[in-house]
Amino acid sequence: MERNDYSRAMSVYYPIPASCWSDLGPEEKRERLLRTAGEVFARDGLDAPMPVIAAAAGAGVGSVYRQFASKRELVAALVVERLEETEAGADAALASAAARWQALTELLWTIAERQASDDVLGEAIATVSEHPAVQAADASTAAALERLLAAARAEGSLRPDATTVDVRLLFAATRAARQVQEGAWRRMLELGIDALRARGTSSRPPR
Amino acid sequence: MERNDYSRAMSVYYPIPASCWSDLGPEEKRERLLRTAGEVFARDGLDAPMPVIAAAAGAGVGSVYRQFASKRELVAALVVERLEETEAGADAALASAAARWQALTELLWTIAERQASDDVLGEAIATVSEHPAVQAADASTAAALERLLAAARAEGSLRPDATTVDVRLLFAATRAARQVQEGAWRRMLELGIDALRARGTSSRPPR
DNA sequence: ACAGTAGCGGAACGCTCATTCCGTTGCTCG
DNA sequence: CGAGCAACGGAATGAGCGTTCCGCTACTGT
Repeated sequence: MERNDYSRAMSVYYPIPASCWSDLGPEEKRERLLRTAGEVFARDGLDAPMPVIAAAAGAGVGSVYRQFASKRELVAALVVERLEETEAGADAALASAAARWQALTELLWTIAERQASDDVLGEAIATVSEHPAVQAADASTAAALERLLAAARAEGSLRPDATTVDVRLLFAATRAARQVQEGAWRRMLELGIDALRARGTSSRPPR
Repeated sequence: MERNDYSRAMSVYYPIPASCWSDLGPEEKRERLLRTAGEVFARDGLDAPMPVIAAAAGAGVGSVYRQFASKRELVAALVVERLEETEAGADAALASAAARWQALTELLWTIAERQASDDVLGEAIATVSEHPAVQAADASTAAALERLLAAARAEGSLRPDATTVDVRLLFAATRAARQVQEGAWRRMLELGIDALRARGTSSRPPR
């Protein structure tokens, strides 16, 4: 009966922004948009319509498009932000006093935990992987991870043939685990970390 | 300049069905549709428009809807088919003369290989997981897998706490691996099988 | 106080589907 | 041979969504 406005999607409760959109500075607008978009995407998936995101941020679509040229740009910005957080985490882990292996596993748990509650990277990263800014952030993040891995390898705690690709695989896997069962990402991560730990044997494809 | 027909999507080459659609029996129609849909989905993703699937099968949309009430039903039928193949594979593995562990790993490699080249289950299963027929097939498949796992456990080659959920996780993981890197599913599977092998230690979440 | 303007929000546009509908085709039976 | 019917295929319909556009608001500077 309801006509095609976004009332259904909007009917779910979103904390209404306290301050009026137009009272914000340019940087604040961008940040609010990014944060809100992250929440909406996490809740409704990447398909969430722009008008819903705009409304959740207390703005009109026009205002959103004044900050981001397209939905794709918005998603890319979000992805870059998350990648940078990951990179910062990797740097911090490397700088920490703890054993490399422990710093590494703690980082993995932290990131996976965050992914589990607020996953944008999941579908998003595939959508915008061509985007220059994303590729740059991605490369930079990989480099930071590699430094951490190298340290753990040197320590002898990491499986010698482990690479940053394995870490990405692990994140992809924990993400995918959500489709199998709520909370299964924990088990997945346990198994994955287990597999990354230094040890003698390695399975090979049969034949 | 081309107007909005499906010419772009259809321009990619699809082997044109040799026999005329109307010459087929009802069962053949269904099978052809299922097979074609699988190919198209594998190539273009689950978003492939119904008219494209219809054309690839050498039929009109109307004829497709005469076999499957909706796209959802078509996808569900496809998923059920794949699940049944998996189940058959598990049964065969259990019946084989080989050691349980080897039969299990070979099954895993076989299924993952197939997934890699022709993945429908990936996004599809999430879309139709509510579908009764899918749930039934899914439960049945899980049971068959569990029988195989039990045998491997009894043999002592499987990590004692491994369950069918772990196997699903592994499939979800190899599927997700594709997003990380072409061919990375092999590495993922190696790591996963490694993690499932019987052994003493197990990692725990820190703190 | 007032013309000028930067920024706002959301209606309207154009496009892509899933799904429906119906004129057409070709076979069957009387 | 012709009416009746089952199945066909693809045009037409309806809905959702990204993006654009424009009338309106609320300041700014003179």
